[in-house]
Formats: sequence, C-alpha cells, structure tokens
Amino acid sequence: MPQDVFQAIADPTRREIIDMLAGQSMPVNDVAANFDMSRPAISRHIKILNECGLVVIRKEGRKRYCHADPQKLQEVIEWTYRYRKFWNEKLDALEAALGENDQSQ
Amino acid sequence: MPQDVFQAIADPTRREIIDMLAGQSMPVNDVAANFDMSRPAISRHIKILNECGLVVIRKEGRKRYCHADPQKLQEVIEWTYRYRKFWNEKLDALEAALGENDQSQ
DNA sequence: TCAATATGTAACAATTTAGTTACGCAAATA
DNA sequence: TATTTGCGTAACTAAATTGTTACATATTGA
Repeated sequence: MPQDVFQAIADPTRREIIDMLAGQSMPVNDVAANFDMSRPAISRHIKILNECGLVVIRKEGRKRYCHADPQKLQEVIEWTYRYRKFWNEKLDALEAALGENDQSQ
Repeated sequence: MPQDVFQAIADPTRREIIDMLAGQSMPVNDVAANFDMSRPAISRHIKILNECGLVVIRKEGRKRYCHADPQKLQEVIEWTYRYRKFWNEKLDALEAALGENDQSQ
C-alpha cells in the first residue's frame, strides 16, 4: 500500500517528524523522545512516511536511522503550484525576476 | 471548528472540487453532478472546504455559488517551501534568477 | 551467556471520516 | 397556491485513523 502523500502530511505529528528529519538523521527512538506520545505511535507514523517515500531509513545495527526525503513533496508542490498567483509577494517577486531574466530557457 | 487546511486537501475528492472551482463559480448541485457520489456527500465536502476558507460561497436565490479561494493554500505552500531545494529545475531557475536580480530588498 | 537496548507488530479501543438514504425548508415557477 | 428545485442536515453505517499496552525479536555489551 503506497501511502498517499497528501494523506501522509495531513497529520500534524507527521509534519513535525518531517521537519525534524529534514536536516538530520535520527534513530526511531530519538524521534519518539521528542514527542509526548508513545514510541509505537511514532514508529507507525514513521512507517507511513516511509511507505510514501517521505522518509528513508538506513539500518545500522539495531538502530534505524531515519531522514526526510522531501523529493516526494513534489506532488504537493505541483498541485499547489497551480495557485501560485495567490502566493505571497516574495514569490511574486521571484516570478517577476524570472520574467526579466529568462535567458536559460 | 475551523478545519485544518492540510486535512482538507488530504481527500482526493476535495482536491478535485478545488480544481473544478478554481476558475469558475458553480452551484453545489453542478459540482455534485461531476462526481459519482451523492449530492449530500459533495455538500459536506464543500462545507469542509468552506470552513477552512478554501472555498467561498455566494448565495443567490436558492443557489449557492461556490468558488475556490487558493489564498488559504498559503499555509501548505509555506510549509513545502522549506524544501524548495528539492523542487524541479524550473523553480531552481526562479531562485537563481532572483539571486542575480535582487535589488528590491 | 544474560541483560539491556532498539524496534516492529499484534490486539484493542476511541474517534473520525466518508458515504448513504430520508427528510425539511426556502426560493422559484407553473 | 401547488409543485419543483436547490440545498442543508439528521441518522445511520462501515471503514479508517490514531493512540495505548503487551509482547516478540534482533543486536549490543557486560
């Protein structure tokens, strides 16, 4: 069952886990230690994130180092990207800049 | 209960509704006609989208015209934006362009 | 080898989700 | 006015979600 990415990020705890694992690898227990929730609950959240590719796991001895792989957020980004004209000014500026500077395409 | 946006877009039917209402206003019944699902089910999806601000409703006689307000996708966009370095090349180009052209800040 | 550690998973319960049909009501229309 | 239309909502059900505790297992270390 390849989990749906939109479904995976619907849970706030899972978003926190992604944030936590974006810049660093951590064993499952260390992740769980950061939450006011049982370890098995976190273990299952990580499993869901892993099943949809948002978290990859490297096994090392008895530890399983997890880290986020935001590549799979692409689907979400692409969907929201259709509504980019509603983004904030910074992103509008980005687009304007590209328009004036588009020599790479 | 102000619905959570991430939760709201987790459902594929609701994402379809947003897509459908992004460029046009439609009465609830017309939206429902596009789905293989009962009208009350669609009505509730629209209610959820309305409660989190993703769909606004203009009442006109006995019809309720719905249209998408992607402004509220901002929260999703902002969260995924942290992982922009994993975006596709087009967006990478956007950033590069801003970097070379940043006189407005 | 034996105990501690790291982790997954089963079993269970509570809650939420998502759909259905039935019904109610206001607005439009014949 | 009587009927049709557009739509919300209640009542119900089935399934999924999310948490818990208890237990199993593999790895590490004393």
